[in-house]
Amino acid sequence: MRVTPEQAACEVLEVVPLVMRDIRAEMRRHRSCDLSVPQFRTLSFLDQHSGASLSDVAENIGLALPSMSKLVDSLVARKLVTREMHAGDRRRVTLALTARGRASLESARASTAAYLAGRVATLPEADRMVVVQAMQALRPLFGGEREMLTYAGRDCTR
Amino acid sequence: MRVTPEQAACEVLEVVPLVMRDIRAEMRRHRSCDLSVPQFRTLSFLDQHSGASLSDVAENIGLALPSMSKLVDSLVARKLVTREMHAGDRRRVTLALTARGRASLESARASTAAYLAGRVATLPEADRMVVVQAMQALRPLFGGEREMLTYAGRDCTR
DNA sequence: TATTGTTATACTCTATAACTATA
DNA sequence: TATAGTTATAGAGTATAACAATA
Repeated sequence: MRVTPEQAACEVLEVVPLVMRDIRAEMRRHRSCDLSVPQFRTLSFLDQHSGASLSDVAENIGLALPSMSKLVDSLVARKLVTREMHAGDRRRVTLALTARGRASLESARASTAAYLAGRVATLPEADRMVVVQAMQALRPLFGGEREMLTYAGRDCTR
Repeated sequence: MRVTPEQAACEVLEVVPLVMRDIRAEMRRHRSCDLSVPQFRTLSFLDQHSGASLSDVAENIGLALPSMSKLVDSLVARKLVTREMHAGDRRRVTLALTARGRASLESARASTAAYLAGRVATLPEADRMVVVQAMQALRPLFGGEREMLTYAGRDCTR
């Protein structure tokens, strides 16, 4: 069977939003940690890149600067992230997780992954294998290079 | 190689948001058709289920009724969708695409798919195959069944 | 002047609660 | 009373434009 790029694109365009909505709904359901997907991704990035600037985070999460500024505002207000002046370049901002931020991140990561794992567990192992391969193939195409640095070698099960 | 559900879940949790953000950004870039992802999915659903009620659409897109009501408002205001009283049960609403809605949908579908296809085209064909298989495996896990249950045996085109 | 970030403003997305109209 | 939708309200996500501070 031959698969054209167009066919693959259509499949992705149909299925990815479905999965995404499910992930969001599950995160919302978990009022305890109460993180949106962009918030989660921001914490996750800061976990790997402690001390990053606002621009760094915005670039890697894929938000415009003002959007990221607001998002960080809310994380700072909730004491999940610290925002300090950069020593040396006072235009810059230095962002890092608080202990509480790290705990929220871990909690959200664990519960969302567990939820997804529950879904995925109903698949035969061959299909799970295919899913993993597909994700690894797609990652570098969609901003993954930026995050490849970020996530290479991470143990998700921790 | 053995793939646990947890590993697969972690991959999905990392990669799907990346792909999603890219899809959204591309749709936003196309000011011509100017459809958000939920708007696009709503039009797409109505294309396949002309005459559906608000509840049908909300259930299948995964929105609460008021959210869908507002979303449909905007589509009606833009003359992409018609909203009429259901003959027989006047509480119900009957939704359908206008010619213009169908055109917008096709335009958005084509340009987004073309964009994605461009990305995916850089993959070797074996990887594209894997992507398609993965999407087909994931679809029924994430809301894909709902459509089947809801609409099985019902003639929505009437 | 260029860079970093914030404020102002304006959408869309999304939920819950309260309401209306119909059955 | 139960169902289908809408309105009211609120908060998050997101963008662009205008601004301030620093380099």
